[in-house]
Amino acid sequence: MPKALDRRFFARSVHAVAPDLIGATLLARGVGGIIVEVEAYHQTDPAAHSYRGRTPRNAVMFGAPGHAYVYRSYGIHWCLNFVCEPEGSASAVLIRALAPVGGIAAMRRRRGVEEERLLCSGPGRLCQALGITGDLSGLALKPPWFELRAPPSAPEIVIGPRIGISVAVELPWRYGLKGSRFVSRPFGRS
DNA sequence: CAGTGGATGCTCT
DNA sequence: GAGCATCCACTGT
Repeated sequence: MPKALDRRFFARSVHAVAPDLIGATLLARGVGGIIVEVEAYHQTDPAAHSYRGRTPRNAVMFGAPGHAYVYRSYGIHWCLNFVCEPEGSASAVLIRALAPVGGIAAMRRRRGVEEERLLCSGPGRLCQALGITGDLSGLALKPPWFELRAPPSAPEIVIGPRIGISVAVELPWRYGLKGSRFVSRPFGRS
């Protein structure tokens, strides 16, 4: 696999990129942490926003890999995805949880909670903690908006079904860092 | 703990 | 008008 988290890293199958993101560090303007939970969404997958074709909302998914796709969830929250695969394949990885590392004071201020455990454990929470909104959708996953660092070593990965969807619920396309207390919900026994 | 329901706004049919 | 890739508060054990 490509070592640097550059455009070539993202121009692969979501099923290759998703597990490779576990253990990587994500920072948004200096605030962020270690990615401990993600989910893969493929264009042929009924749960993917791009499944029914291109619309104004999902247009970024149809663009170049290595860019952020940010959408509003339930009218309240924002969710961050990384666009993957060759351009036009409209597939992405949803970033679901981080272990906080940098800018924890800013996270606490934005989230309005003290407990470190609750700062970035969930797709809506981590966007609030990192100050990510729809304004960042379509931007490249590189400075000055984002910084990504590869994991220092290959972490142990756990796999399970995705969360919060009503179709394709059986597909095991959720990936987590084994033993992390920062995942949004527990994985099954491993 | 588990389960339920409300908030809230936008997208697509 | 329906349905969300969510979170939080509140209920009842």
